[in-house]
Amino acid sequence: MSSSSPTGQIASAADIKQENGMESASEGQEAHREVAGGAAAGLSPPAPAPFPLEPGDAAAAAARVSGEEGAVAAAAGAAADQVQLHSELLGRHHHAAATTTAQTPLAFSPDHVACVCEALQQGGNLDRLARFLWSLPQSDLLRGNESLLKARALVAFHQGIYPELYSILESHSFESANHPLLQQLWYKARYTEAERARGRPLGAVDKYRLRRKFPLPRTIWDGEETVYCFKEKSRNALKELYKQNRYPSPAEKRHLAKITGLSLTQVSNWFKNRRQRDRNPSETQSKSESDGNPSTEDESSKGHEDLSPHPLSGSSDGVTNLSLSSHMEPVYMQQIGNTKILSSSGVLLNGSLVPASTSPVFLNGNSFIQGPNGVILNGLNVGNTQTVSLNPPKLSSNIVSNGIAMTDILGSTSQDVKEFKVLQSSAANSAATNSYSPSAPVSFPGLIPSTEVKREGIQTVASQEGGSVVTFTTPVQINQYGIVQIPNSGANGQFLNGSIGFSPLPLPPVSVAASQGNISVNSSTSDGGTFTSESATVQQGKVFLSSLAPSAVVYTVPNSGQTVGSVKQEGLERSLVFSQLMPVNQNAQVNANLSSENISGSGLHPLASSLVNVSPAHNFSLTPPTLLNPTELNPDIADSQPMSAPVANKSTVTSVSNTNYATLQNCSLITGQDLLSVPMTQAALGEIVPAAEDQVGHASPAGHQDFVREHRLVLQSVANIKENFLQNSESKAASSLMMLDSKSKYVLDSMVETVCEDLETDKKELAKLQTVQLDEDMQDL
DNA sequence: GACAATGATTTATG
DNA sequence: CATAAATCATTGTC
Repeated sequence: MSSSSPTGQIASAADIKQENGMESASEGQEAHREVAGGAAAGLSPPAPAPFPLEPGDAAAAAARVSGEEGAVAAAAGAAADQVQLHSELLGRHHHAAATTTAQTPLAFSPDHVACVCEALQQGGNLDRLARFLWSLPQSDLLRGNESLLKARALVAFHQGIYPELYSILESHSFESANHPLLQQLWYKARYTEAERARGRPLGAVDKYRLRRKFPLPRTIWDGEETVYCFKEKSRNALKELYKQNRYPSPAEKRHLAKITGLSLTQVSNWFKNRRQRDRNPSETQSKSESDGNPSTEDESSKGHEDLSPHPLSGSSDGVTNLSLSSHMEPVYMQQIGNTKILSSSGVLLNGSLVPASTSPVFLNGNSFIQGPNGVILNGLNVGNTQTVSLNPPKLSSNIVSNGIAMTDILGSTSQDVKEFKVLQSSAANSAATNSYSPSAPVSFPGLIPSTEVKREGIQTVASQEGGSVVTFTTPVQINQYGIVQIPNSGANGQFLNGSIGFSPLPLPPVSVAASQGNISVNSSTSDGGTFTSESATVQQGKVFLSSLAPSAVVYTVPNSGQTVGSVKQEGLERSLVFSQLMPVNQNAQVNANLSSENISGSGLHPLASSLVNVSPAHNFSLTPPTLLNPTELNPDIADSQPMSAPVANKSTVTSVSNTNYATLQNCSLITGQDLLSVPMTQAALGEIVPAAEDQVGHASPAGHQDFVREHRLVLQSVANIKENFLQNSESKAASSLMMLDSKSKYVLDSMVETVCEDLETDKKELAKLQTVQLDEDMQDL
């Protein structure tokens, strides 16, 4: 499986101009198609012309940036007004201007220059942009200015000075937000050069070969490998679900789209094609399928009677037994809502297929967080009473949970559902030994395949104050669909106080350490279980925790012992399933031991880090785990917005476990208008913020990046944290995730607000820019 | 350039 | 509107 730079999904040249506009071809398929049509649009390198600097340009542009009426008027006025404008601007931004003017005659601060560049780019006025750039002094201050570099690249492309374009693109590592545009420039320049040299238009194959010949420099490419335009991990995610269900429900498709970063259409097309090609092995596709995809090959050659269209969407409490393959381990599938429980040969970790033998921890399609002494699963802190040690190559045993996911226990060799006992645990007995262990692995052992969760020393599973405990002695696996697999778990389990407990069993006769762990699953109170028929069920000896994804969420009112409600989220995807959509940065993993104060002070500065793990350096006395009612988290949502109500904005998940961690997931999806400042007045779990799925789900490189998005992504760079959970190169996980200790909850709150403010500012600025640009355009006309 | 693999599209059907 | 089937277009390999 070779890799390549994202040669696909490159917007056409015609879109380059549009790139600066407002609309975006968000649909991956459109972008994909544009590859074909891209050349047709052609690039007409504009006639480069020496432009005498118009005195008013800079001022006008700056005025546009400033967006103030007076400034606009001044800019529109005569050159004499420039003096006033300059002084006005300088006075307004004296801090920046002061440093600037001290060294150079630069009239504007680098920020201003950047804004002017952006404004001119947005307006598509490359001639004017060229003049503006030409007028700028050779200032060191502007040397590393990305907006300026981008503008220079655009102008170089515009003027057909391709060597300079290449030089610019290769000399500076651009933000991912700028990648799509710059990638187009790169390719289009190559096309144009080749066309000129060849003297005839290029065909699609010619362009493709040029793309391969001139791969994108890493400065404008995140390095994420794609094959046939899809990232491998996305394809793995598709395959994984396909193995389970060839006919995913719309909700599942949306979920998958989010996970993979593909559009819903792409997901549907993929399943469509996959089914078709499975049906018609004669088309030579089955061969490759068998050859190249061992994880799914079996299905292709086996009968699919059992997989005939039987959409599971919306089905409730449906139990389906699937026998996908005579060779395969029988698959037992249970679906409640849209959550399926089954035993499969592999699990999916953040979109990456992981062999079952490694038993990775998978959190409902999303990131998995593991702290030094516990596991956070979709906002739930798990396993505070256990010590987690990392032994990568060994037999794995992973703690799995889905925040509110449903759990099923399966035998590894049969569909037999193991017997469990539902017991009532006494709150008094639930004296958890929650010693926070700072010395525990901080490098997210659970995020690594083949990790081992070892129980060390702690024999008694105790939850604090009614906290639920899941004890298991055998590997537990879970995938993104809320599947919990406990192979070889052939023994009794206990249902403790609304939670699940599996009594310790003789460890498998494996030399590996016992995979026994405790999962403090829920924060039920002493009242007992908090499961409802929808959120959790105990059926036929099977224990189901609450269903999580993608349709239902259960909130538990602390100390009430009752489930507040299961919330259907059909159509909204406001589940606790969140996926990383757009890898923004490298796969670096940063573990920072910071105090809350540090976090607060720095405002989560580790922009380049993929993951920020803030672990407290002290012990915590755990308070009872608590799941917050949406009302408690955000009365507005709970009161005025039924969870099922369509809300068009972005999803932000803030999960705060009461115990030690607060997790803020998908920070990249935070926007100014939609950002929810979560009052962390108490430990909370799984806050859900309305999501605008369509806007966040498309990370296609060809996705149109308009100015708005650009700004947004700049902000995302602060919060969009990508996590590489898997250490092997093949399984890369991308996730936006943060971990904070409980003390950071307020920090988190303030941080969110800060981001919100920034975004608000950004939006205002953008609005100004757009407004002024409009005026400018009108004036030009 | 041939050919296979794969994603996307079109058309027909229920 | 979802699906199947046929088909097209691009991507990837040789």
